[in-house]
Amino acid sequence: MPEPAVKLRDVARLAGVHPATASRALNPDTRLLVSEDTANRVLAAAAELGYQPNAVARSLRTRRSHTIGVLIPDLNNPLFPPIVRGLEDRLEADGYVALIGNTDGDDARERRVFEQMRARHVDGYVLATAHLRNPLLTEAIRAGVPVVLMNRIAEDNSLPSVTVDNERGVRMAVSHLTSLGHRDIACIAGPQDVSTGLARYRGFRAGMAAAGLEVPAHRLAFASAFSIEEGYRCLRQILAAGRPCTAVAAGNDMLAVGCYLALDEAGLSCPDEMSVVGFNDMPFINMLRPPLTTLAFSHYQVGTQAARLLLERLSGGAGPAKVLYLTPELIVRGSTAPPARLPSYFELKKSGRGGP
Amino acid sequence: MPEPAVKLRDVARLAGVHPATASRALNPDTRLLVSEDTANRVLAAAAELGYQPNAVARSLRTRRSHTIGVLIPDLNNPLFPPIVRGLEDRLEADGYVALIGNTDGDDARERRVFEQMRARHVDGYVLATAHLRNPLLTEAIRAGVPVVLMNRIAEDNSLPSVTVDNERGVRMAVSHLTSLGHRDIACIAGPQDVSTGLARYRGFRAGMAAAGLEVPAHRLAFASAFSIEEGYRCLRQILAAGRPCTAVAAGNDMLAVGCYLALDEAGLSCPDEMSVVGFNDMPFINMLRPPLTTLAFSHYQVGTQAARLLLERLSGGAGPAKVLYLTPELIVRGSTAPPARLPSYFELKKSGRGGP
DNA sequence: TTGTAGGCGTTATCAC
DNA sequence: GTGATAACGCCTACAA
Repeated sequence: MPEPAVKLRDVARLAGVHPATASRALNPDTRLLVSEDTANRVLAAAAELGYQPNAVARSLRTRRSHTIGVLIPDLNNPLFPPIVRGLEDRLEADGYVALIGNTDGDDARERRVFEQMRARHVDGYVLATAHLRNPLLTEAIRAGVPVVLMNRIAEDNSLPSVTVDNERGVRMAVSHLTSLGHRDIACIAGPQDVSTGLARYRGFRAGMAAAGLEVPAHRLAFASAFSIEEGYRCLRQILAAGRPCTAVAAGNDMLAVGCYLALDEAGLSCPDEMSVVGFNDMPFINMLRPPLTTLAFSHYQVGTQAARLLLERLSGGAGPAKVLYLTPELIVRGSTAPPARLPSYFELKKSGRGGP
Repeated sequence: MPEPAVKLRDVARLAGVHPATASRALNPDTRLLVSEDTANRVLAAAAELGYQPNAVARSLRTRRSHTIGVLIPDLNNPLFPPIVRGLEDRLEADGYVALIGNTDGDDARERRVFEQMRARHVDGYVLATAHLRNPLLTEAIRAGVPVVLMNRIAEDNSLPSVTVDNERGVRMAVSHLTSLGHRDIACIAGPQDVSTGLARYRGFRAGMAAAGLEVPAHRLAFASAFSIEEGYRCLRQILAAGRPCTAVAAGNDMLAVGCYLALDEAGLSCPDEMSVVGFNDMPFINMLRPPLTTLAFSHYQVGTQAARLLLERLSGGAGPAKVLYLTPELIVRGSTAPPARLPSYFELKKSGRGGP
């Protein structure tokens, strides 16, 4: 036998006032419209009855759902849980809740989830999935719903966004490798239609150029997704070219993990025969053998800052879109070392003595 | 300039019918009340205008929010993302969305999140946090809101639940270890106030008893949480007792990872000097060195089944609570091996020749 | 088969 | 400062 919920009416009756007055007393913004005495009576009555405002009715009236739609590629990517936690924790502080939608990188699914959220009248969106050109963006904006980008930026910086300084991060990675003595450095770049993939690739080229090093095509591979499988495929491809390299900069940690698999398969040891550097400092990546050298930043903070930017918009903040860049930090672990003096895998292979 | 949303009224006008008729035509359950011809006209009009029913208004009227509250300890625990994905995917198929709340094992926070969800009129709860005795349970039930337990069971099996067969799993683990030749097996048990921790500990005792082995107190430690830190602390404690053991069964993979750290610190190699077995087969646990032997089950399926159980209740299904046990599968990887013939760490230590 | 009317619980806009 | 009233968008007896 479910207990009947207590409503505003009941509180008002107990306090001996009209529901409208009770509403005013209960709402922080309008409390000053009501005499302190009445306000206290109402508050007391509400407390006594354990009154909880009906958020649904309130939403219908105020046209604000206090709900945010969050689109991410896949919660299973360890990068996202901490980001989502940051987002939720910050939103909660302002009475908002997040609706999480996974798109699996599938446009159709993304659209479905987006519509689903629109039907639920979310007050804003946080998108971690945006391709550089994404119809959803223009659509949301046309509907007057605030949008913040996370881990992504818009081509023209027209949207509030939070991201790590990807370009700078990869330059740091390259500089780390060159200072160890590496000159033949391969690159596994992420998808070039998302800003992260693009910026990191640009950082790689810039870092190499600054060191006066070439980037021959056979040391370059483009992953079609930030996945372990693609990392594996790409490094295999580079190894198959049969030209020597002593280090590889991966577009993110998942790709780097794929590199580990390819190296295992090829019988190459990391870091002795091949250094690997990733990006993101994903949870648990420090537990691998060898622990991965990578670029760290506060994932949690990406979430909290994105929430902050959105809340700013929701409370009427206008003005040009802010684009926040977090500073990456190079975490040197066991996957990078000076290049071996020994004849490299590739030379052994040429002389027919080794390799798979 | 936000576009005005299109409402039922607009669809009705375009189709030349009354809003009530349009409502009936649009709602699958009532479509048969309307002539096929009108229904088609309405559907066409809705499509043309891109009509999306206002979920908020609908909720207020029908008193169903099509929203489910999901309480988990922490999304950062890699066990949960796949479970949550399963849950969300299954719920989505029936038009429900999940509100995820992290409790961080904190009762006050759990209550806050729970109330927050109640205010939003969630239609049901899925709890992965429930302690054996939890006031929230009785409260939700009294309010007439369906509850399903996930990865947990109620003391008296009074609530629908989905869980892996924990006891059986640990018995399998122990049997694996004994068949390798281990006899001196330590146990790091999880918290005993959650069903998971309790059932696995029971499984351990049952497995040992079946093998005719003793469980001396110095080979037993109770973790206060399923965390890496606690796993580390507990194995240190067991090692400090200075009595030989050749294998350890950890209450879950996080605890097992903590064991890895303690072993590293003690200069003990796994599996040569100490076998370790976990529970859960968490994502990425197979990438550790050595890859962890553990008990696997489909996390995703825990989510989908919990969703199924809840949806059953929501659509009026009554009857006794179903308790679903998934079958665990032992995944033998590199962290377990026969006990070394060599003098063990402990003996070396006693004779003063080794150890940290 | 379709139209009418009322209400879900709250808040905004009037009066007083 | 407080009360009355209407409306948010939809659904559903009930009437026709």
